[in-house]
This record gives sequence, structure tokens and C-alpha cells, in this order.
Amino acid sequence: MALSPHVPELGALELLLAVARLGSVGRAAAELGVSQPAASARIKGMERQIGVPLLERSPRGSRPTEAGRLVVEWARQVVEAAQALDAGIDALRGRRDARLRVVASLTVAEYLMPGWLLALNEASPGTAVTLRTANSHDVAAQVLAGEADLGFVEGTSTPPGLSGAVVAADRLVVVVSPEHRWARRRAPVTGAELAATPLVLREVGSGTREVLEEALAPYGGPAAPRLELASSTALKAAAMTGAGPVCLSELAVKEELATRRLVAVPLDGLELQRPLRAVWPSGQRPAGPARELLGLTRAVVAPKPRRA
Amino acid sequence: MALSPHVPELGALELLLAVARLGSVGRAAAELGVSQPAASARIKGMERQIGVPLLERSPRGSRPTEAGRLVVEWARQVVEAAQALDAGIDALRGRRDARLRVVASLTVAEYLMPGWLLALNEASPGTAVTLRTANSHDVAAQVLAGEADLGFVEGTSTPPGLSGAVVAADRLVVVVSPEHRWARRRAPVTGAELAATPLVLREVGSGTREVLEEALAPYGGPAAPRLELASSTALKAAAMTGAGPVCLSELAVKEELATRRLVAVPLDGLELQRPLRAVWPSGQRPAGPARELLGLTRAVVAPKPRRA
DNA sequence: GAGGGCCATAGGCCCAGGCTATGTCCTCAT
DNA sequence: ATGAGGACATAGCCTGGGCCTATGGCCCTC
Repeated sequence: MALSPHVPELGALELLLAVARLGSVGRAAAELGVSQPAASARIKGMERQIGVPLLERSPRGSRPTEAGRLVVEWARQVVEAAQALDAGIDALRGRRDARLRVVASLTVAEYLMPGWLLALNEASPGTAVTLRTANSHDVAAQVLAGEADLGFVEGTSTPPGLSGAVVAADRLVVVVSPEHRWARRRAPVTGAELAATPLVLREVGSGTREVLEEALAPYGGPAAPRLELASSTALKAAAMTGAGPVCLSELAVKEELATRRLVAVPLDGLELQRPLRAVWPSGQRPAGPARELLGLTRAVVAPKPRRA
Repeated sequence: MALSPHVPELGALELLLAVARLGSVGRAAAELGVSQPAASARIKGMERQIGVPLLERSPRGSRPTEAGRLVVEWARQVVEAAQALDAGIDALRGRRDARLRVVASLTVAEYLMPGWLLALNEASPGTAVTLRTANSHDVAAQVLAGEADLGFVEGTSTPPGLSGAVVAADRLVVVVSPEHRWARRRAPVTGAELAATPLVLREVGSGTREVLEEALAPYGGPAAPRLELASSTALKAAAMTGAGPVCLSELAVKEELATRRLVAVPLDGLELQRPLRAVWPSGQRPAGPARELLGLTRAVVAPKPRRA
């Protein structure tokens, strides 16, 4: 499970990307604020570590080799995730001079906020943001009290005193390990069938649990859960070890679904989703950075997926 | 553009994840093969670097603080990308004892292979894989010559002498910067309209260019390109600087679309996609690791997206 | 053939991170 | 009560990776 010692550090990957983009080790060094020999040595160290030449050096610059091109593209994914982390960290520091104070539900903060912050940073560099998390009730309270400029809540209604706009939807999925018999299933699972199956779920009172109960109400509600766990992470772990069908947010398992470590079960006629809303005090239309962030978040959901 | 100095190194992030998973610094240290004091010091260093306490220590273990929980989740994205890179690097080393030799087109190798390799590693740890890239013609040749056990090609037909199965589709999208007027467009762009618009494209002879030309043939083919560039990366950069509509693989811009740094333009009635196929010598059904990898890749595409 | 990019090498410095040994605190069982 | 055990922190020391400056070699261009 541990990363092998062949994986370069983030700094080295960043340097490699800069070289690929700028076409020269020296220019990349300048951009990152280090000396040319340092960059040269670091690239060389990375090649030794990986065991494959990454750059074709010439007196006119450096270009990635064939293998280097692959590493560059793979490294880009890592560095982009690191940039999102960076943006998130920056917002956690909670500085006094923040021009935008955001309070968000856990799901939004965990899975959506970093990307939004990154986009905001790109659109308006230097916008200092602070981020806190709270449950939906406290988010509403903080926004009403003027302690935050913009809030994000989960749920089907906008809290009283606030205006809101739906910015995304948290879709729930039922996932199983690839070995589970449902993983090969092509016929969708019906509501009645799902209601009759013991699932692995979050504890009572959690937002996702409520959505499931509401959706399965016509079928007599979900069966007694096979297991109740306290976090998405625990649910994922349970699913991967084959603990049976697990119901959780699609956002939490996007990666696992893409790499097929988990499999989504097709469902029939169930609306397992709840809206995620941005909220602000009624009659006090967001302005400045808040408006900008709001624009980014809403835009993501606006263009409906469309068959090509 | 450079990562701020607040971002911890991969090793530190990995350690943090282990602590969150195992509930104790000491156990995490043991899992990663370092001493407990080293782990403790490193976590503390990370907290200093980030500027926020990440763990609540107690005599019975350590749990993430509220902020720590966010950092853990964000860090998970980074580490997962690093694991994919790790799997890719491992396959690039090209060892003699490889049990599975894969040769793939650039698109497949860049965007899909790391996830597949990661999944394969998880399903069958210790399977040594080597990966090479080649254009579709050379992929076919190498598979026919027995120099590779499994190939991946792009294109609408299976090369002669080979059997194949479609494992995914490379969908092309037309993207613009968020400031472009098409970014706010709701009415889909028609084929005729697209054909009349100068686009930023890959050079003649590239696979993506061919797909576009074929799709726009009924409308007289694409207009003279506004710009011709040699790589997906260059296309992305051009799109982000607002160089006008750019047509490229959806796989290359998934991240940018999600964070809204680029916007996909809705298209009407255009089939801008080409299949990606796994290929092997006719009549020589893949077995062993090849069969396993094939199973993983095919599974990803099998369950058609379905309205909830 | 002189100058300018560009990359590599050499020598020296610094600090992050690792290890062992030990300390402090809390909990639980005897 | 009291001692054992688990968990994290501190102290002292060592190593190595990464950085810097200075310099050298190569190739292209003017």
C-alpha cells in the first residue's frame, strides 16, 4: 500500500512539468526560483530514481522522451491534485484579511471546494478565502449572523431567512466490490429489491441516510442495515473488502469507480440525490468575491450532460 | 503557478492518511516502516507547515481534527494520483521478468493505463507489467510479432490478423475559455456552424483531426484551422488563453472541465468519438494477466450510464 | 571565431528526516 | 493502590538530498 521509493517528490514533478512546458531546464529553474544546476541535478536524480531517461537534452533545450511524455502526463494529475490541496490549505489558515469567508457542509468542503478554490484562484489571483465546515443548521446560522459571506448546505429546502441557489447535486450510488454478484448484474435493481437488501450505511441522522430512507419509503423503507459506519472512508473500506452493497455519495467514490475498484449497481426508478445549495442572507445578493465564487460553482452544473 | 511552500511532501501526506486510517501515529509509523518518533515529528512538522492542527492526540490514539479531516480527504486525492503514477512508472521500467507486456496508443497510455494498472495491482499484487507506446500501426505489428501480449489502438476498425474488443471511447469535445461567448451558450452548436468556425486543432494526420474531419464531412469539412498545435497540452494551453474554440479529447480536459477552467460547448447531432480497442492475435484468446487486465478495462465501459 | 544559450560538474553548506533512548501521561487490570 | 502497557513527545546524533556559486563543454548563429 505504501508508495514505492521510485515516486519523485512533488517538487521534482513540478519541475518536470515546467521543463516540459517551457522546453528548457534553465527556464524551468528560473520560473521556480532555483538555480539552473539545482534543476539539472534534480531532474537527473529523478531519472535515476525512476530508472528511465525522461528528457532529451540538446544544446537548444530539452524535450521529454517518449517515456518522459507519459510521466509528464501522469505527473500532471498528481500536481493538479496537489494544487487543489494547496488551495484548500490556504483557505483553512483563516486569516484576518480574508476577503471571502465561506462555511460549507462536509461533503461540499471535502469534494467540491478545492476545485472551486483553484478555479477562483486562477480567475482572481490573490483572493484570500477562509473556509470552515459546519452542519447545515450551523451553516445557516453563521451566514445569518454575518460570520460568513457565503454558505453551502445539503438538503431539499433553503433555510429560512436565506436565499439560495442549487449549485450541484449529491447523487448517492449503491456500490459493491467487483467480486460481488451484483457487480455483473445488468438488469437494474428495483426499489423493492433494494429495500429488501441489508445495506452498509451511514448512521441514522446523516444526510445520506435520510435521502435513502425517503427514496425507499414507498417500498417500506430500507431493511435493517448490515453495518453502520461513521464516515465515507469507512464505507469505502467496507465496500472494497466485500462487505456487501454500500450506499454512499457518488462524489466519495468517483475515483474508485473509474479504476474499477468498486462497481456501481444500476438502479431502477430511484431518485437518490439531494441538492447542494449556496445560501446567503435574503435580499442581500452576493457581491465581489462571493459573487465570483458563486458564478464558478453554478456554472459547473449548468450545462446538462448531453448525448453527443 | 508554483506550489506554495505550505504543501507537505508526498511522504507526509501518506503518513497522515495512514494515521487517519489506523487511528494512531505509532501504528501508522509501523505500517510505513519508520520509527514512532520519526512519524510523530513529521506530523508535527506538517502541522507547522500548514499552520493548522491536524490531529487530536490522546493517550488512546490520534484522530483528525475538523480541519484535519478536510486535509486528509484532499490529501487522499493527491496520494491516489501518486499511486497511479507509481503504477505507471513501474510499468515503464521494462523488466525482463514481466509477465505481461502491453503496447498502447498514446491516448490510452496517458489517460487510462495508470488507473488500469492500479486496479490490476490491487487485484493481483506482484504482476509485473511493462508498457510501451506506439502508433496504432506499430501496436498491431508488435502484437502480431509476439513482442507484446496485449495492445490498445484507437480507430474504427480492428487491424487485420488481430481480434479486438472495444474497451472505451475517446470522445472529442469542443472547449472554450469561460470568457468566450460560446461558454454561455445554451443552444447546441450545429454541425454546419462548427464547420464554418475556424478551430484550434491538432495537425493533419492525427487521430483526433481525422475524427473531426469525418464528422464534419457532411457539412463540407472543417474550416481552415485558426491554429495547428502538436500536443494535447498545447491545445489546452491555447484554449485557456482564450485562443478560440479548441477540439480535443475529453480525456485530456476532464480536470479542466470539472473545475471550470474550460467549458465544453454543447454540440448537436455530431458523433465526435472513436473507439479504443484492446487487440490480440486472432484465435489466441488472452489468458493469465492479459485476460485479467482485459477484464478490468472492459468492465469500465460495460455498465452504460443510466438515468438514476 | 566570438558570443550566447544550454546543460553538466565540482565543492561546500544546510536542514529535513531518520534512529535510539528516554520521559510523560493516561487507562486498565490486578 | 499500584504496576503494566499503550501512546505521544523530547533529546541528541547522523546522514543525505537539495541548493548555491563558479566553472567547463557543446553547439548554433552571427
